[in-house]
Amino acid sequence: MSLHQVARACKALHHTFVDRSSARVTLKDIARLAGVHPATASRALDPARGDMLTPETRDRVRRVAQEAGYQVNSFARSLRKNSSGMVGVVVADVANPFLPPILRGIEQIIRAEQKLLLIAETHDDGSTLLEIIDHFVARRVDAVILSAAHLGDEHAVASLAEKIPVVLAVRSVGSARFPTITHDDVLGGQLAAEHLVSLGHRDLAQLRGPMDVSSFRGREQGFAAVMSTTTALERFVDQSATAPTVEEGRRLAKAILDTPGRHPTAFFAHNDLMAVGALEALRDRGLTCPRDISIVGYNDAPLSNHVNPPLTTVRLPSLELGRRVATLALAVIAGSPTEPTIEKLPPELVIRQSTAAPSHP
Amino acid sequence: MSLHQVARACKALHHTFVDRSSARVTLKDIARLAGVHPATASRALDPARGDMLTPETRDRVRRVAQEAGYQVNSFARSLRKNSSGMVGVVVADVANPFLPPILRGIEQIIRAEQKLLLIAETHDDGSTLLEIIDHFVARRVDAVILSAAHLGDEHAVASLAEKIPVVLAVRSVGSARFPTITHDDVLGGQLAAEHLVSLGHRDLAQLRGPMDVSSFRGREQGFAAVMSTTTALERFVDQSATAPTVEEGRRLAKAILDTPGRHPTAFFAHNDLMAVGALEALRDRGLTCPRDISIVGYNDAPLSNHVNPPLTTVRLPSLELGRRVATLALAVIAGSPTEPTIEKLPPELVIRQSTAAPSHP
DNA sequence: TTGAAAGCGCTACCAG
DNA sequence: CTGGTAGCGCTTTCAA
Repeated sequence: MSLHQVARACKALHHTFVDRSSARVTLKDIARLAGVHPATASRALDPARGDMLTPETRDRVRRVAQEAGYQVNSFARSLRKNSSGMVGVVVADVANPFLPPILRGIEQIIRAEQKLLLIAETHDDGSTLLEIIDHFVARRVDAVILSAAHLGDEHAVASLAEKIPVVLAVRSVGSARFPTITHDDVLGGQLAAEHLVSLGHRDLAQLRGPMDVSSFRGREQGFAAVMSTTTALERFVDQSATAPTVEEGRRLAKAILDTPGRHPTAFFAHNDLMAVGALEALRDRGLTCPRDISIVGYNDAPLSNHVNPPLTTVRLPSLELGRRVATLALAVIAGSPTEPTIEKLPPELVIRQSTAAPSHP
Repeated sequence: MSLHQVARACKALHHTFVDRSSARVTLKDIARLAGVHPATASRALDPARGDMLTPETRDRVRRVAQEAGYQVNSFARSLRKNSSGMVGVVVADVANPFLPPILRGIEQIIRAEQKLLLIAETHDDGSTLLEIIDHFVARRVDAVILSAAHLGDEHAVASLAEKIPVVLAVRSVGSARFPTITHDDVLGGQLAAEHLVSLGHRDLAQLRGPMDVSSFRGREQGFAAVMSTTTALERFVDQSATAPTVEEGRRLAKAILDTPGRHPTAFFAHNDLMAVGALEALRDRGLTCPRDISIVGYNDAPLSNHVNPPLTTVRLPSLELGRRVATLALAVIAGSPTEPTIEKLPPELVIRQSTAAPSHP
């Protein structure tokens, strides 16, 4: 096979090769085609200022632009207006099943405003967060929705907030210095505790998520608050999960079950994945849920009603949270007076089959 | 309370109010501070061209920039370079549990290149796809990774590909006109069928996902291909799911179970959520899995090993797919010869407890 | 109502 | 190796 033939074969293979170097249609082109000045064309194409023109001119320009397939060059526009039309969202972990409804809520609102979403993931790593913030600042996003804050991040957030409007979602930084919308995790923890106590449990333990995250901290406190007002006893557990995963839930539960003496009759896992891990730990020891130990999860994750047994859990209004936080972000962008307050959305207890009265009271 | 007092109260409330209007440091500022021409400063700050300068000048500029907290204005840079440094990802549905590993894989590669990810969701709606494409084109993303294609979208993709490099992920458009990386769904369907047949099943049915999506179509064909080479019989089912959800799986399974006569002894659900729906349908009729009916799922979704019974399923190398597809996108951006081929990643059968030999052979 | 001109901040090119 | 110059495509004064 000659070189020539090879070349031909290659070319045939690449029959979809396209030349993308063709210059695109610019505003000037449209102006020329419509016989007006670029400035006029610009006005005609801006819905907000289209009525400064003769309807006639305006429509002509628009028609021409339409036919020519004109699209603004967003770089030029952004450079001029110094605003990108993008909203940055920072999450800890896309794989966390409680995120999608939040993202969807945010997206619904943001897209309705013709803005675009820039999503980045920190993996709960502080230096990654800093990097992402840098990127967002460099790209001049109109606002940042931050749902990956840790309790120590106040300083980083403050320095970001100097440059870009910031709204905190899901997790607060502790103080109420920034506009924040979270779930009411203290209430969530209370709900879980009250449910278990009213079932008759007197010896309970928490499987705690990372304690440097406000949402887990809130759950812990709500739960503990109820404990302290009843005759029930919360087991002292000195560990908490490094990440809210199945593995960590299993590890924590195992540690408790390995402790000599009677084990608690109920667990409050700080999320459903950890609850599932606890379920595994029980099974490993031949224990049954809820007969031997009751378990309450958190989040009402997608398949939590299909695990064995279906999980009693705390359901969060995440879609609503996403919508509100996006709306708030838009308000902040628009420069409306932003009171730096924390708004808390109430969760709801969903009782299924992983909780029951203790069998050895 | 006087107006004045109100104003003061308000001000106190807004103590975190910040003035973000302060002009930012520009390249010109840095140049002046370092006593060089802006063009020189530009070179000094570009790692690729930094060695055109005296190390001395370069370092001085860099130090000044560092101290002044200089950040390039990405609009200006993009306008000049006509490239945004962003990669757009189009997905059907962020909530789909098989997506996170793919997104993570993509992100790993893309972030290593200092590019940013723009993520948008179609909800499997054609006009939304068009809108998103428009946005991406307007924003001049460097490339688009499209994992939400339908079998009819060839035209839309082609017109996008004229303007921006496109890489197809997960779902092909049918033909191999574009560089594409998918899972090998035909093989996946085969694996499921062979497993069931070797267990002794002779009367099987598929719970099909949307048939205008290549990945479901592939599963169907792989499964059917095995059926036709054995004595096993595939039930004719004229419906397929409108979306691969628990509800649709339940509906489809119910329709089959409602058909008079003996029911099949095994289902192949086109994904795990549908398999869980089928599980519900069985339970509704007092049937047990796998005793009465075996079920194979698809995807190995997060909690599928924790449902009751744990699901036999097909596991996909999604992280790897994400990484490859991102690498491919980068190659296409770099203008490397892109053979428009389909690459298929092999899945793996995971046998758990939702499948067993039929009890009434 | 429309046109002219300026400039957003950066980089590519050409001279020196 | 460095400086000057021009211009990316758009919007926004200001004048007419």
